[in-house]
Amino acid sequence: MATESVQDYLKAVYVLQSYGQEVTTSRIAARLGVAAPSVSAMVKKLVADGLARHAPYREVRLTEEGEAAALAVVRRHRLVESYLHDALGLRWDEIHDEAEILEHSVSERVVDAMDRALGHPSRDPHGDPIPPKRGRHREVPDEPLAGVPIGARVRVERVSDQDAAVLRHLARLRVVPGAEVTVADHDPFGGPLWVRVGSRRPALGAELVSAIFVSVLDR
Amino acid sequence: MATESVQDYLKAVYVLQSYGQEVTTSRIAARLGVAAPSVSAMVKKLVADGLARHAPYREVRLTEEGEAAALAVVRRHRLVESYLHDALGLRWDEIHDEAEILEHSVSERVVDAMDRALGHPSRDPHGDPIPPKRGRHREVPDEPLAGVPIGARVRVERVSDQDAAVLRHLARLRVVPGAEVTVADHDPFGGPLWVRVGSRRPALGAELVSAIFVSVLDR
DNA sequence: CCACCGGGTTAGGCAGGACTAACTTTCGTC
DNA sequence: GACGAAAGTTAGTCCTGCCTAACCCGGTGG
Repeated sequence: MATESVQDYLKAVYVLQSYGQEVTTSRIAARLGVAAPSVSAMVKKLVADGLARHAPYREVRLTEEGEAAALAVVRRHRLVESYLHDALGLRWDEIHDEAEILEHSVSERVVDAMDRALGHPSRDPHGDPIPPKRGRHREVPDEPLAGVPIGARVRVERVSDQDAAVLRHLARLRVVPGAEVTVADHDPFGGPLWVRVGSRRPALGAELVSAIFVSVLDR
Repeated sequence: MATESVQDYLKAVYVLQSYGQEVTTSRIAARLGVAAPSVSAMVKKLVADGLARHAPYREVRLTEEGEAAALAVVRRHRLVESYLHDALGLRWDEIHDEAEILEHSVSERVVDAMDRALGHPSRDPHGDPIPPKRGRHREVPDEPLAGVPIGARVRVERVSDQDAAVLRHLARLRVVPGAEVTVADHDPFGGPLWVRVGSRRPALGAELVSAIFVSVLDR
């Protein structure tokens, strides 16, 4: 099977492209915390192995095979996160980093056992959908909270798991997947977004807002 | 922390020395499936890092620090095995290979959660004792089945987890940790050892016998 | 006491994956 | 349409951990 590094790159490309972003060398580098030339070299390797397509100075795209491999990694990641949270009781801000490592070590046998133990969950604790073992995977239809007009009522669908401190803060504010939130106001010049969650009325800074993806219920 | 490779070598040295064997380059090499010069190089590194002591052409010994690191790996390995078996329902011949990989990936947090979930087990499914998180670790007092005199009644304490096929076979024969077995006879010239287990009277070939460690109840 | 054999070690290489420094392409701006 | 900054790539190193080939100890047998 692919090395851990290859799996990391495939997953990074997949996730970036699923956010609808142009997948560039520098974005991959930023996400993985490596230098840009490392990415150039690895992309060359992915292309040689039939996992990606790439014209120099252009964006990177996965082949069918590359996407399948990436989805397998994503499935392991999200199932492991779910298992650590639901079965082993880890906090939701702890599980991403653990899963980042375990996703490379758990065998299909173990992942399947976790999947069974959890009753085949369809979303992980951050709201990200878990790719099925077989069959087509669909990311959930959602949009950035930042783009929602004032006054709209939304449901939190997903929260980015990239930053543990952000997750801890959002959990305290009860802004978690499934929560219903009303956008009350948006201060100008990079000021906070005011929302209503139950009886609370927290202010969300730009960093928090950009981590939240919602579906609009009512505007 | 130490690399995976370093952990593998530490564990190999620890296990060999706990079997009371002289820990030589070639034995380490055989256990890890690497060439002898790779071991020479790594031993040099372990010595430089204060994890082992070694005079050229002599045996390898762990320092206090090396042994502590080895025990941490062994603890992870045996707890993961226990968890995979008892909580996730994997068969006892499957868990060793899985744990061999996962022992390098599970964090202390995850291991502690598994330990808690299992109620702090003291032995893994093969009968090997699980080193405590703190405090002195003792291997169980046992002896090779091969050395037991005919007529003795013994309890199976541990079964080597190195060979999955051996484990499958022993499980079928009900020769598992905790089982009480009477040594009935031993055919000469490498012939089988005949034992009684409950109402069965299986013959154990040399490869099976060498995997079994027992305590003598009565001779 | 010396030769030999097997195991241990040194030397030299290679692959994977990262880095920095230096060069090239692209693209927006004037 | 030329220029310069930002982004991407190439070139050259390094580190880890493995390998094979060749050399060297050290204990046993004659």
